[in-house]
Amino acid sequence: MDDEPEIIELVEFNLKQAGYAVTTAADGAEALKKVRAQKPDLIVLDVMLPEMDGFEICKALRLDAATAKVPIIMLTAKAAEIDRVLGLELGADDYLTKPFSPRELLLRVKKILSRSQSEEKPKEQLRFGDLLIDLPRHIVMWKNKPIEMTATEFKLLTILAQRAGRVQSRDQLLRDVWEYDSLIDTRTVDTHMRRLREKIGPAAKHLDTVRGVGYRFME
Amino acid sequence: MDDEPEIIELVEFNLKQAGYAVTTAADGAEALKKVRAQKPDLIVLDVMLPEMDGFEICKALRLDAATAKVPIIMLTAKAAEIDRVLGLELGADDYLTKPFSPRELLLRVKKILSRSQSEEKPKEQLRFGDLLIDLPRHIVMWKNKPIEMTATEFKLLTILAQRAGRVQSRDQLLRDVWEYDSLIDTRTVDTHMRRLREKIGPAAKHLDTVRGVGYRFME
DNA sequence: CCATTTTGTCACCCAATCGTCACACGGTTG
DNA sequence: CAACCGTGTGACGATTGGGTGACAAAATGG
Repeated sequence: MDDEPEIIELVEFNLKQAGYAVTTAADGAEALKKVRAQKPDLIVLDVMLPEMDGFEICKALRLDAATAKVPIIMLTAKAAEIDRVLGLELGADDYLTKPFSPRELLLRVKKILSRSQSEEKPKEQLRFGDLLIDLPRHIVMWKNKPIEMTATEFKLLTILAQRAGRVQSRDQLLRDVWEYDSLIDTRTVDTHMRRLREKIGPAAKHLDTVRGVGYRFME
Repeated sequence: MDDEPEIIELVEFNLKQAGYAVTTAADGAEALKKVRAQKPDLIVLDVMLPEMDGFEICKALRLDAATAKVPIIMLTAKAAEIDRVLGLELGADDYLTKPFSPRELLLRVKKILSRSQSEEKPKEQLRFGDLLIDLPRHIVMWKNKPIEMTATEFKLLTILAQRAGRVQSRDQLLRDVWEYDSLIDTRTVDTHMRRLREKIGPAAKHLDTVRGVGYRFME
């Protein structure tokens, strides 16, 4: 969101080139509305805007619990503003002074995004309806009843469940479950899938075979 | 403590705003002195300092028993230094790369402090049915009858019981019970598990073997 | 210094688990 | 419809992982 069309376009073009989904807004009111509606991963905000300026918007975003945690990169003209921008009052996450290079913009964006992503820890439990997979306990439950299975079966199920919805080829499964560039026959995967299906009984409905491609865990 | 007045002020201002009591130091020697005198809950330490650099200070703090356990957040300019900072050699608790936003700083501070506070003092007694493990007395009881066991067995049992439910691999157990990156054969764990099981008799039902993974204490 | 306890390693054994194969089955293709 | 391909299935031999007993080194304690 920005008041100068050129800058807005510059930012939009470069971020899209880099593979990010971008939405733009022409003024503060529109920006606030769109942020609330779309919950973006990151906001690039120019200080200079018609009506409400960037500072106002920033404050408003921080006050609303729904948007308080969305990272903000401020575009500012004056180095003198930096302290205020990054300070508590505004609480932006980073800033760029104009003029800035696209490379710089991308660097900041990347850094911020990787930062907030790396803070999520991998889940310890996976739940799909009546099926519960507890990784640290190494236990699988169906309707609160434990299901016995071997270490390999457990790992196979875990890998599939962690990538629920996505098909995994036999080769991928061999790499990820068996872990070495396996000398193992891909048909071995079939056998383990069979044993897994037998053991988890009714929960086997989650385990799809995708003919000619591989296997998939469906929620 | 920091060499750039702006950064020092930025950190100080924001932490005070957030309600923390802050003391600053201009160089390494002053920092060390103040830390020893005031025993702070947390240290924010810049790598770039006059005289002694942040790495030196960090090491010095870790070596002194009085300050070894104070959490440290390092401010560093280079991502390349991160490994070293967080690694064994220095043992910082977290880091921030410049430029960072105050919001980010506060997040880290909050996280570290809540960690060390909520780190409820490890329980002095663990009870599972008829089994009682008394840490400070170094005694294990089964139905109020003491069970003799060696130091290693006691520690093994303790570690497993403190993580009841969670599977511990042999390697983990070696690290946590034997404490050094052990030159010890992982099968040694088996032998100690056997001896432990023999001694605690009926309570051995708590000690599960998870084939291909490790051992687990079940409640 | 010696006796005793504790500890780490090893070799052996058995059952659980694994990888492979041959065959069966069902859908697809020509 | 027949040949083919990919997957399910049952069986089997090979491998592995962990329990166990024995033993020697190391630590402890008098």
